[in-house]
This record gives sequence, C-alpha cells and structure tokens, in this order.
Amino acid sequence: MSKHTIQDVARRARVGVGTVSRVLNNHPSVRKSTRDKVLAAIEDLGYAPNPHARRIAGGRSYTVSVMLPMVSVEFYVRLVNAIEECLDENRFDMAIFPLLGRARIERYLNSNRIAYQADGIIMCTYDLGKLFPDGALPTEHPVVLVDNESDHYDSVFLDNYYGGYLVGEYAGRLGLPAYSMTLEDDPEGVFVSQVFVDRKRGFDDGIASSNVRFVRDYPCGLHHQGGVQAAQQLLDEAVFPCTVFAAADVLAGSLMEEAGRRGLVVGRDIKVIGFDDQPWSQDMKLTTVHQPIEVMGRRAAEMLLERLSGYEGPPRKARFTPHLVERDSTLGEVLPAKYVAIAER
Amino acid sequence: MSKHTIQDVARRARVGVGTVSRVLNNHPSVRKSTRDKVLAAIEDLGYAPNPHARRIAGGRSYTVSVMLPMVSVEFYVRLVNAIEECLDENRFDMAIFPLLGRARIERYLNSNRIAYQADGIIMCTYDLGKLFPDGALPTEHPVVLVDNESDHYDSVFLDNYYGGYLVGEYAGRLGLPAYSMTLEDDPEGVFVSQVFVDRKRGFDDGIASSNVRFVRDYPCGLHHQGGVQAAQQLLDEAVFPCTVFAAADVLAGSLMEEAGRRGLVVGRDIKVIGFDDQPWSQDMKLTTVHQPIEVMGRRAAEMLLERLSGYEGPPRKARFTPHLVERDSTLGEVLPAKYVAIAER
DNA sequence: CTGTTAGCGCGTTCAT
DNA sequence: ATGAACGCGCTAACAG
Repeated sequence: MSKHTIQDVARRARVGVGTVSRVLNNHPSVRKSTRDKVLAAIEDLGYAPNPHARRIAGGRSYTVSVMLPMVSVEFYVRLVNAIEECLDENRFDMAIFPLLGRARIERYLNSNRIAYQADGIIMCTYDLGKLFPDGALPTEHPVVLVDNESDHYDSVFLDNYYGGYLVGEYAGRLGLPAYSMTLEDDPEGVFVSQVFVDRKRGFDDGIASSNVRFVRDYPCGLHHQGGVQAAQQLLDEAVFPCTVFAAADVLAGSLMEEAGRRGLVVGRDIKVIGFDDQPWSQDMKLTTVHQPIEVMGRRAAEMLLERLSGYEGPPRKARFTPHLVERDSTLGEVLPAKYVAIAER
Repeated sequence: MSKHTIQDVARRARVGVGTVSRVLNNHPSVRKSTRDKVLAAIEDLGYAPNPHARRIAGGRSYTVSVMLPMVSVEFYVRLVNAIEECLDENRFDMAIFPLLGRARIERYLNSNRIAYQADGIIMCTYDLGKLFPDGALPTEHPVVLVDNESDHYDSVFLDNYYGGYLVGEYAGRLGLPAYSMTLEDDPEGVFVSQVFVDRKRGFDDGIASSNVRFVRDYPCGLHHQGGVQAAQQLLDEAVFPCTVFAAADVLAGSLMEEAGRRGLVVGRDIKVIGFDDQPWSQDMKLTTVHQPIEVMGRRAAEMLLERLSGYEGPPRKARFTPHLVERDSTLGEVLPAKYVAIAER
C-alpha cells in the first residue's frame, strides 16, 4: 500500500484532486497535457489509489472474488489463470476463495464475508441451488457461474452431455465391449458436480444406438490415486479388447499407466477415451474430448466486467461445444482374441 | 452486504453513532443496558459494518490474507482450516491467495494487490529471501511466516532437521541398508522448500553415527504419482530387507502401495518411515514423524493477532519439535535373506 | 458513560 | 477543462 494519497499527486502535478481522480478513472474530459502531468506525478510517487476508499466513495473497488471448490486441480489452475489474465488487462484485481468443504461453505452463506465485498463474483462448479438458499448467493453484486448452467445468473459452461454423446457414438463405432470411469459421489455431498453426470448420460445415450454392449461403470475419486484404484478393479474384471471412457483425462492417465504395467497395449487391447484434452494428453496420445478452458475462463471474466460496466440484460448462457480429438489411444488394430489373451498375461 | 449503516442502527437504538461504534469495537466504557439496546438494533436490522469504511476510518478491516503455494494438498488444507478457525473466533475474516506459479508470484510483488490491503499476512512455505526483494513482502502490515524460519518476521515452523534426525537414528537402529525419497527440485524454481532439505540433512546426520549403509536418494514430485514413479525405480534397484525414509507421508503411501503390488511385505521386507503423521497414516500403520499442523496454524494466527493488537517486540520464532510414532510399517521381524529373496519374486 | 464532530482517501457533483 | 466542496460509512478525539 502506497503511503501517498490523491492529494499528494494533486499537489505534485499542480492540479486539483478532482483532476487526478478523472485521470485515474479514464474520464474523457481531461486535456492531454494535464493528463500527462498527472500520470508523471503518479509515476514519480509510485502512487496507487486505495481500493477501500474507492469502494466507499465510488461504490467499486476493482476487485472480483472467485469462489471454487479447490485449486491445484488442473482444470481450476487453467481456469483461474485465464480469468486473472482478463481481469488484469482491465485493471481489476482478483481474490480466490477456495470453499474446500462443508464447514467453509457454510461460513460463506454469511453475506458479511469479505468475499462478498468485491464488485462481483465468479462462482465455479458448485450447484448454487443445492448450496445456497433460493439458489442465490447472498449478494447484490453481479455473479457469473462457470462450469454450471443457470437461469438466474450469467453462466459459462461446456455442453458436457454432448461431449459424452460424442464419446458414446465413437465407442459404438469401435464395436468393442465398453466400460466407463466416472466421478464417485462426494461423501460430504457438497461437490456434487452435474458435469460428470451429464458426461455419463451423454455417453449412455450415444452408445445406445449401436450394438455395443456397455458392461459397467467404475466410480472413482478425481485424482491419480482414485483412478489407479478403479483402473485396477476394471482391468481385473474386463474382457479384452474393450473400450473405456474415462470421464476426465486424469483418470484416463491412471488407466493407461496401470494397463501398461500389466503388459496391455493401449489402442489395441484397450481403447481409452478421456475428457478435457489437457495439454499433456497430446503427449500421451490420448483420444479425448476437447474443452476450451482458457476461452471459457476469459468469457466468464468478460461477462462479469460487462455487468460491472452497467449491462443489465437478462441472464445469458455461454454454452461451449466440445469436440473429439482422435489419437493413438484408440487407433491400434484389434488383434484376434486368442493372441490378446496371451498378451494379457 | 447489508444496506444499513451505522446511522440507521444509531437512530433505531436512540443513541449516537459513537456509541454504536464503541459497541462494535468492544470498547469497555459502554453501559450494559445501552450496549444491549445497540446489539438489539443491530440484530433487528441485520446490520454488519462495512469493512472498507472501517479500513478507511480506523485503519483496519479485520481481514487477513493467507498466501500459499497451492491448496488441496493435505498439509495446507489442515493448516488453513486451523488458521481460519482461530481468526473466526476473533471476528477476523480470511482471504486465501494461492500463488500457484511464477507468473502469479510476480504479480504479487506489486504492493497494490488486494492481498496486501488486509490488516496482516500469513505467508506459508515460500522462502521470502529468494522470491521478494530484500526478503520482505511489499507491505507495512504485520507478517507471520509458517513452515519457514525467519529473522525478519514472526515465524512458526517445525524443527524438520530434528525430525529427520529422529528417523536417521531409528534407521540406524534397524540396521538395514537405507534409502530415501525426497522432494525433487521444482522446475520453476519457486517452490524450493527448505523443509525437505532440512529433513534430509537431519536424516543423513542421524544415520551417520550408526554403521548402516545409506545407498541412495530418489527425488520425486510431492504427489501420489510422483511417489509411485520413484517407488518403482527404488524397488527395482533396492536390496531387501531394507529401510526407506519417505520425506512425506504421501510418498510413503505410494511406496507401500507399490511394494504391496510386488508382493513385498511392508515391515518385514521393507521398513517404511514417513513424515507428517497425516490422519490416514494411523490406518495404514505407517511409522512416521508427527507434526502438529493444527497447533502450528493456530499459533500463527495468534501471533498475527497479537501484532495487530499492538505488540511490537522483535521477531519471534515458534519452533515445534516433532516426535517419531512407531507403527507396523517398521515392526515386522526381518527374515533370513534367502527366504526374502523368494518372497520378493 | 455518551453525543457530536472531524477526518480517513476518493468519486462526484457544481460552478467556473 | 478543471478546481472546490460534499459525502460515502466508519473510527477516534473531544466535550460534556
């Protein structure tokens, strides 16, 4: 926090505080020469306006809160970076509020929380209807939802059903017995993401029109270890060759690793299809559903900034359409069953 | 954000704003009867003071920032929960700022960031000397360091060297060839935690006084997958029976899992010692070094609150001493080498 | 003990 | 185009 005030800047630039304020807020009616004087003074002093004072006086602090389940999951890291980049370009600051678990979520039901003192909020993934009374956040400020569809707020989300459908269709064409790995139920019941339900529903529908037999689903935790455990059980029970839809790339990665450990050849003995198209999926040659995370994050930030600039229209939905990226993990030639049986052991 | 102001409360309670302010700030000289009147009015109106206004007027917003590398690592989740609990009891709010990576850290070199507008900061793990100019955060507010020792700020940390030493001594008594798994260097060079260096140094020194042979160290990423990879290489190369010091419980978990997969008996063929004593370590019967994470988090919050209450003494160090918890993972009877060689295959 | 008043730093009039 | 004055919601100092 700079120790200077707008007064100091005004004195140094030999102008009134009003003029400095205008420069600060990009007000058009300032002569170029005086604007430059002011900017120079600001630069010299290393001055930065006090966001709290701005909030008090002008009703805005140029800060937005981002609420999400947790970070350090690849999806959120990418999303947050994209959001922050966009906000940064518009001279907005960002604070992250990881909700982590039920206890913290309940704290955030209280509108006094600092999180709600921002100019606006971006809420990720959580189903507001299940967490907050009336399905609304306790705030008058604009809210944008990401990774979750809504009729009450602007929302940015992927058509996860369609993504799953693409995979189902594709699995149908592969013609092999099919399995799936999806997200298990959250014991705390807070992180019930519609996302994975939709992907699975789409997959089921996509495969239904083929004559492929869907054997069963293996629910697992959304991390490497969870994927490995489910993969072990799956590989113990599965018949080969087969197709497996892993509803997140991280799970597909676990599965491919575990399959390799057992001497199975991915693409031939087991066809693996992921979801996300994370950067490393290309290296792993994983067939997967592409989702434009950065674009979605940026769009969410833009929508919020539009609201903050006074846009008053009805809630908007930014639905993104995924597409399938075909890679080696589904491209190997399938061998006669007998040979596979040997390779399997 | 409540739409009421301190004026509304004053009117409703038929007192002056000064009195309301005194009640809000626990000022002693308020008659009990009027205090109750005011509290009733506050209750009726659902009033909550505006933190920005408090900051402007009184210089404090009752908010602290917590900066850390990332959450959703068990250590930080537990730490953050403990910190928030203590702050909550003192009517302070908390905002978390995950630094995530180099790009975000550099943004946070700028003192204008909202993170620095809090009354105080708790900084976790990062070595300030390497990240910030002069080894100081760009703020005049009080700072407390956690998981990192410092001469400039109050700091709360574990004696990691001693913890490692305990393990080294213990491994010496076990009398078996010893290996270790520690944190690999961070490619971005930002998350170079002294913590793991200290644990390893202590381990080396602790084992040095015995006649046990230390074979080699396996560096790995601080997550399950990283542990599995290192464990595979270690188990490929190791001689059994042996002792392995995993410098974090999560790595020990990976190792035990991988060892089990290979038919090795933990505690007999391979003695595993972890570090952290995470809640699940007891279930896994992992011998490990206990670290009181919640106590440390609470202590950090307390130290910061003391500074915010005006304490002005020199930087204090709250060093915590770990202890070894012995469980089954090191307790099996070692068999003759020949038998082990068979079991190994 | 309590009411009144002067700022805190800034945005926003309203004249000029 | 620009300076001066007012007010945002609150705390703190000053009277009583």
